[in-house]
Amino acid sequence: MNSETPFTLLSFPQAILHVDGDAFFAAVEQATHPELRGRPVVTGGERNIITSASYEAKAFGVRRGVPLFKARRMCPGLAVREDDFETYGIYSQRMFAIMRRFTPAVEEYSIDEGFADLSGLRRVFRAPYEEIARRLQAAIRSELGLTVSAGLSISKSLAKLASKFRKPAGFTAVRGLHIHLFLQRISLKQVWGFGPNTVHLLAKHGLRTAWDFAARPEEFARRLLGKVGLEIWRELRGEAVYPVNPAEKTDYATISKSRTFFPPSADRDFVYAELVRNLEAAFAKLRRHRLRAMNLIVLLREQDFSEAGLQADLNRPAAAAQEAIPVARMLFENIYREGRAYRTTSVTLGRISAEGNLQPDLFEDNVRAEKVTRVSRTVDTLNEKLGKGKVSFATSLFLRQNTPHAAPDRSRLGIPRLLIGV
DNA sequence: TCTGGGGTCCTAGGACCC
DNA sequence: TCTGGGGTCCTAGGACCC
Repeated sequence: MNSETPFTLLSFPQAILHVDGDAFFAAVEQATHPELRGRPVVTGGERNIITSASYEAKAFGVRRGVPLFKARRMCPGLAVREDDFETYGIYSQRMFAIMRRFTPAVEEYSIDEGFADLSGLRRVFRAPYEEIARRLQAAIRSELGLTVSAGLSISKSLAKLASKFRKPAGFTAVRGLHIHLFLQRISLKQVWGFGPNTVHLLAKHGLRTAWDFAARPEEFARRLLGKVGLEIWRELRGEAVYPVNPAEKTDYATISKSRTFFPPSADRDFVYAELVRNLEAAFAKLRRHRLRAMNLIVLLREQDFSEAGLQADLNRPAAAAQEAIPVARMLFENIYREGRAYRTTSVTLGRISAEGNLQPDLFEDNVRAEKVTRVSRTVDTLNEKLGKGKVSFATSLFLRQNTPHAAPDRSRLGIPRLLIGV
């Protein structure tokens, strides 16, 4: 490949489809509540943050990031729904099931986005790739009652840009020969993997569009942006560097829990209690997935957003917060600075492995660890029955008895949050 | 997006070894 | 004890994504 005639003459040497839910959370609310159809709807509202806005609401300028009270002013008659991640997850699974009827090569990229590798299916469906993609898109609309936008091209990066090109309910196909025409209309900040820092750096070199970047020599991409930059450069030029990965995601490299409280606090006991609360929540999630962790990172963020963290290994793979408490305490004491006001604590569990069997009870410590884990499981069961966070350590119980700050409502512990860019 | 929560991957540099 | 060169492993931190 050189930059004069860079592209394959085949229209689709491989065919990768990207499917992207339109205002997914709000659309699910409209699909499950007929009275909301055609009306402006937002989801979220916790801490005044909007997580998703329907296209009817977007018409009024309401979108993610707009404070709720402002949104209500901008858009009279706005319907506000609390996030219902369970239902969104069910619709997500239905969407992927429909995609899998066309090919097993489906990657669940996030709750509302996925890739499908359609390569080689023209003969099976006796139809061009564009037609197969449109059928898939239509099946989702008619069976789920919500729309997705779709992009078809020859690499994942191009397919993702294509699906965003026309929204909602749009379809865009980018053939190899048309890549340069397409990328000339795409700004750098839209490119998957280019964040503000990279865009800024490239702008200093006079680059503005995705094509400006893709048309530079390979060496330019590699020198300036390293491995990832080179991969993106290739993807944009139509080389499928990233494969569609249908492996289902069950494993975690890390599990973390963090929470921001308001107002910021310089109360040592309060901040520590917040930390323990996160520790409990992180281990509960770990147990839910039948995993153990051997590494712990503690991070504190101050009022001015500066942060400090430390990490340490545990003696053995642990599934119970009790086993990690002494280490957490030690890390906390090394980070915490008297007189500083903190706004967030965060716990990350790492070096995660499957639960499996520990070495049979050769060591007294293992016996104790197993007992502690059993106790935690009992607590999990109780919390399932009584509601999240009803049973917890005395340390974090402090949060409920002695609340120096007006705790926000969702301090009712461990309410899962998930935000999706729209 | 004046800043919420949960993730992944890459890289530079230090420690340690031969 | 100093000097060279090269390899591996680990860690902290940056950047990005939804």
